[in-house]
Amino acid sequence: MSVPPNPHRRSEASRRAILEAALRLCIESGYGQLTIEGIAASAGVSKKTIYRWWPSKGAVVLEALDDLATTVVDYPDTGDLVVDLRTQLTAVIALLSPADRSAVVGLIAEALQNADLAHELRERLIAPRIAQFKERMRRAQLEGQIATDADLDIAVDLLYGPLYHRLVFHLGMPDSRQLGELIEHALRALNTAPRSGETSATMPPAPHARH
Amino acid sequence: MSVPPNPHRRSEASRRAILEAALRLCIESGYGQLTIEGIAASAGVSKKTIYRWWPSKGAVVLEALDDLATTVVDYPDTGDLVVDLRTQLTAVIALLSPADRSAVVGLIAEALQNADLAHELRERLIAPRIAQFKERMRRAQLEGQIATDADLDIAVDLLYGPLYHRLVFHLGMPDSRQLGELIEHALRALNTAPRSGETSATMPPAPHARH
Amino acid sequence: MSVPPNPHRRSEASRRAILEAALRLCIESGYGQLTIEGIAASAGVSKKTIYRWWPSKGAVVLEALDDLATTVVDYPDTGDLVVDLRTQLTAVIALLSPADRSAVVGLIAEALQNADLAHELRERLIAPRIAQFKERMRRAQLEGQIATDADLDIAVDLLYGPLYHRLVFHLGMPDSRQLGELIEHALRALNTAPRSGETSATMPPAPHARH
Amino acid sequence: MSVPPNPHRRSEASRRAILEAALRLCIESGYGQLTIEGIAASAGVSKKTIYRWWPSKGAVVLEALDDLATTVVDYPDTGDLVVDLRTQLTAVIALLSPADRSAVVGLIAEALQNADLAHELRERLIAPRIAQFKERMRRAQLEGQIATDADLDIAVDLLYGPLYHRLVFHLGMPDSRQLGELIEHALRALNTAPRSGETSATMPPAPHARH
DNA sequence: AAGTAAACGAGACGGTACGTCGGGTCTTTTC
DNA sequence: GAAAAGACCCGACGTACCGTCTCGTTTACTT
Repeated sequence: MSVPPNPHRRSEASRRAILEAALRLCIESGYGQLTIEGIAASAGVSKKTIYRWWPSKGAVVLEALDDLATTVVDYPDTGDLVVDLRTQLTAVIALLSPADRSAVVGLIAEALQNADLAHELRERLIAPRIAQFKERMRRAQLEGQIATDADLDIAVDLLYGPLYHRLVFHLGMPDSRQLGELIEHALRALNTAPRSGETSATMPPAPHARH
Repeated sequence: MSVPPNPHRRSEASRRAILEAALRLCIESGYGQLTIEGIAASAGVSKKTIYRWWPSKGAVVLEALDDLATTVVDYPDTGDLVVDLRTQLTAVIALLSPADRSAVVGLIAEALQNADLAHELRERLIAPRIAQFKERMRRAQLEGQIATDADLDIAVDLLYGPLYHRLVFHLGMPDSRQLGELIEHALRALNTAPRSGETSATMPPAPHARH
Repeated sequence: MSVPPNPHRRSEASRRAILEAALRLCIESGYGQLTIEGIAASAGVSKKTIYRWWPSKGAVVLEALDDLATTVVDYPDTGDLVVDLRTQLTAVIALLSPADRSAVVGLIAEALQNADLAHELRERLIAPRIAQFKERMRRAQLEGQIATDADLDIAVDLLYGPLYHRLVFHLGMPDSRQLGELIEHALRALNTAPRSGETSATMPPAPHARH
Repeated sequence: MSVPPNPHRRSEASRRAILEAALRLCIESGYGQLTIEGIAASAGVSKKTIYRWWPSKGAVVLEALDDLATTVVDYPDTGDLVVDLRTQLTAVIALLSPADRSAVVGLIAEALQNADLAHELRERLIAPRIAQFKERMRRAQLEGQIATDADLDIAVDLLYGPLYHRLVFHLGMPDSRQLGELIEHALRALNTAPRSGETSATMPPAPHARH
């Protein structure tokens, strides 16, 4: 239907102004107060220009975050996996706090109701980071820090899942001690997994509990 | 200034009509399309009546879900913990699917941006279910199915966390096999936890060193 | 349909409180800001009680004014017609000023759009005063101050009309000098009218104007 | 704060549709039933567009009437003043009848409670017509039909005043005979006025003393 | 004096319209 | 030909009063 505009003629200045305004307003007043009108006014840009290049305010914020993130370094690798996980999880927690000012949380909220945005969010921001995480875990496997056959998808679930459960229900982000225990539990679960083939559909032996 | 209305005079018929209309519309068109005007029209009720008793459309949906849930039974207890967890987690997954039609997901999205609603959501819907879950787990401890000193808060994190991480980033809900592995890993992590006092800040025993 | 309430059981205290509140609010904030809800709240009375006895807020204000007016004396009669007219017209002007605070002006505004109220207004407030005016004029005729065959309906038009023309278009109420000239012109018109029978459809001789 | 909109960009089509809808609805159902929402719906226009250009529904109707009136001709001048006055007064009466359907009456009612609207009404609709009337009277003075020193402000009072007194109290508009007598009385009052300097503060000459 | 029917205060209710906000589209003008 | 400026239609917002309608609670007339 609508012919996509020619990207060659795009004004880089406008693009930057829009992304910066979006982030600034988001931090100042929270994602919920963010409006296309507000971004346009604050960036000295016409609403049309925003609509020409982005499908929604979520897409603008996503791109703004993506721009920030491209400059971000790789997953930390000090050689000590526990330390690196703790560093990285702490960084994620920082991005999600405080919930009512965090651009990422706003994006998550909108993505929950907007499948297109969710797709973009996953592909551009999340998937690359999950890949980095798995790479780091694979290095840990090579170095014998975790089992070579540990299921890395489950590692993602166990390590990152708790943050989002706590986020969506405002259960409070884990403090340092809780974070340590989470990491410990997750790694132990990965390391004590039965060898492939011997999957027990029911229960692993409870090593200590009986009598 | 604004006096809270007198609950004795409240019309139960209107209350019911509103909650039913809210749920119906939510299922029909998705939480994102839900409006106070739409609920009022569909319930044959004036907007004022909704605003008189609820602070936001999220609060209406929350109460509607709460009403549904009060009739809901306890946490399943067949005696087999793994079976019960699987049953319960499957039920939760059903409540969250499909994401763009689920009232719960809509509520979560709004709660992410609305602290008051988040508070209500946690206290009225989530906390009671977490308590039920912990009770079930405690019974399992008494019956020797899991370690008596297993940390039940971490159990919540490990078992429920993954669902919400997958939900918010549209990573796909776990299928039956994945669910089994998640439960297995979580329980193993809880059962292999070091005895209190012997917390190792660094690493669980290497998997191969187990026997 | 609706049975009219029994006036014997009517609460005089409520009636008074309502009328006083109506007048007070009208003076404080203007007729335009007046609401049934406001009157009820201010009078410490239920809305139902107002609706039981009056059909509209205009009717309330009308009765309030009527109550005031019953205590008012007759048309002035000092023996000097011009003085009395000036006194009376000045009083009317006072009742209509300032336009945005005057209860009478508010009533007039509402009556313009509400035929029932207009009828009540005319019958209860205006007609009696017109009758008093005509009585006074008839006495003046008997005393030879104005022509015995002067048309008193036209006297009403000429003396009171100008006030309302000026009122509705905010042309400014006549000051003392203008008032004197208006009275003079009106009386002269009445006194110089051709005797009955000699009505000239066109023009009276212009006594002075020619050359 | 609120920047006035740029008139150059204004949509003439919307303006016309709004004014026409306003007049149409006013005639169909009366000014009292007129609402901004109704005008917007009937004109196929957004409420915002109305609020952007007019401060109140009265202002819309006023402009609609003004638009009509700009095409209206001058005060009639057949050479016979009495005929012309009768023609003009009859036209005014037509504009004010029936009171509950007349846009002008609705406007008057609102202007009584809204000083801004009253100001606009006077300046844009009434003052020009009063000026035209005075011009016609001045021509009559030049032609010797009325006294050269007749007070034209008082002429306005005597000729137009009665209509509005009768209007606001629903006393009934003058019929043809009454109209003739009013005109006759008014002209006689103007023509018999004492010469400047000989103002009698008290009484006009008694009628019988005339010749 | 007790019984009872009404008018009463309180205020919730279904409505209608208010005036505002932001979304997304469109046109006009400028660079 | 992209961009700024911003008017436009649209739909929902949350509020204010409307006039109606229960609720208990006085109040004042029966009996």
